[in-house]
Amino acid sequence: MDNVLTLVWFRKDLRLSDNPALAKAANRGDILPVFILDDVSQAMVTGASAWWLEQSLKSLDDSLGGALNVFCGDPLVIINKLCDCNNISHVVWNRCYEASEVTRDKYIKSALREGGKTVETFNGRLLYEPWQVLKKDDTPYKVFTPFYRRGYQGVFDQFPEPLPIPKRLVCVHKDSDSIFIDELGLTPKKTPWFEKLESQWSVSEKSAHRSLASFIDHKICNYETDRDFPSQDTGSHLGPYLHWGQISPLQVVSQVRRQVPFPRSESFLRQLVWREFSHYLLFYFPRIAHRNLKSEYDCFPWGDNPTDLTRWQQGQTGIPLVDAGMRQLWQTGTMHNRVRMICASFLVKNLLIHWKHGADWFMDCLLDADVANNSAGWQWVAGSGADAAPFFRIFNPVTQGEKFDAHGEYIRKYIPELSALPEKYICSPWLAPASELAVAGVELGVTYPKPMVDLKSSRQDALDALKHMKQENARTQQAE
DNA sequence: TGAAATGTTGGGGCG
DNA sequence: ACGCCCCAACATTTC
Repeated sequence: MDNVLTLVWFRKDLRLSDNPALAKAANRGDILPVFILDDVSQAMVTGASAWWLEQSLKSLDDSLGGALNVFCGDPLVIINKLCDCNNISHVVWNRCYEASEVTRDKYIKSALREGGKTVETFNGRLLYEPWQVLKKDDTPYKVFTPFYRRGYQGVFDQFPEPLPIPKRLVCVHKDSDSIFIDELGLTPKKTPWFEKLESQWSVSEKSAHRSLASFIDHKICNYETDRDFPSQDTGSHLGPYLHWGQISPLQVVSQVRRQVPFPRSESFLRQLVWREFSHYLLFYFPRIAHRNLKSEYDCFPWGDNPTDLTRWQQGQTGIPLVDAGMRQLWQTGTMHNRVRMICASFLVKNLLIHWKHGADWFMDCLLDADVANNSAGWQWVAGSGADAAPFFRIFNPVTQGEKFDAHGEYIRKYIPELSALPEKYICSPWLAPASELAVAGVELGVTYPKPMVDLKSSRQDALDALKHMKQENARTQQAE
């Protein structure tokens, strides 16, 4: 067999197994593995996510025997130079789907081809690519359920088997211009925050598979019923691994269907399809990252009160369940899914702050920060998305706490200053008699804030704002 | 993948 | 036994 050197451009597919681009290259001969931090990717890695990326790169570099070439700059210039210096005519990568990535990749692909290179790109990130799932009239789905039925429900056993790690994987010597991963400046300072993350997460392809295995062994069977209770650790923790591609969705599906009889696995796999749907929406409607998908929400009177925003970010709203969620986010780089909805609802509806501010904060703090999932999630809560929750569904964080954190375990864990309160008042300390507060060592406004808004009246304000928005829209429509 | 307001029903206490 | 009221438990409607 000929041995032809191929350049593999790694992006959000930082793994060796089930990596179609890598498999193709390895099949042709030796490989030159490359990671490039460019303007497009840099704009998308902030905060916690940058820390994860740095760990991912180190782990990938290890798996490649230290051969990963790392650069910072313009990918076209760098790839061209690498091709020239190493006499490479073949470049491969796995596709990304965010608008700026698509634009960049299209440009680079055509430029490389004009320069006489062969470029091949693959799907290593989604079960189906966006253009593979369309309605009968060839337009994209905007509603989850029909999307789910069309391509996924009941046919999880029809996806192909994921690719193994290439049997022969030989990297050429490292390019002399390659910099060290640390030099990318992803985590400029060794802060206590990063150290905290380090103690909680192991970032590698192996760890991703360990997480999946443990989830399948212990949690997936009761996922549907348990997943709503934030005090229990019922999640798969696969979010950040999926984002950076330490594991592929195809590998998840394959492993799940091998070990879990179908009806039991449905509710989890459905979540994986929400991830697909988010990527799909972002591909067809790139504006969801920044603007309301439903334009009638453009005149919703959302504000950006910086003081309120800060209190929300810091978990000092005085509403225990919201504060617990926001503190979990800050301390762990993740937040329980139901609590995400509750915290988001509180910001957008009770505080009337634009979802974009919440989305930005989540992008900064979440280890699984992902533009597709994040913007789809926020627009879902805000009511402005494609298949969104109606705006008038306003979560009551007290009721939600009583339903899903009945003993207050989750709240106590993240708000130690309330931990001695009896469960009757843990979700609403402002209703506790002074004597109970005193016994628990709580002084409202001192040891823990008073609620920054009244839940009942702020809810009414939100509904009034919605009414206002509808009137505005009716008026402009009439004017047209 | 809500919550509150409003409507309906039915059991039990009571005169 | 009967009507009446109260109210909890659901059900329906509305935002």
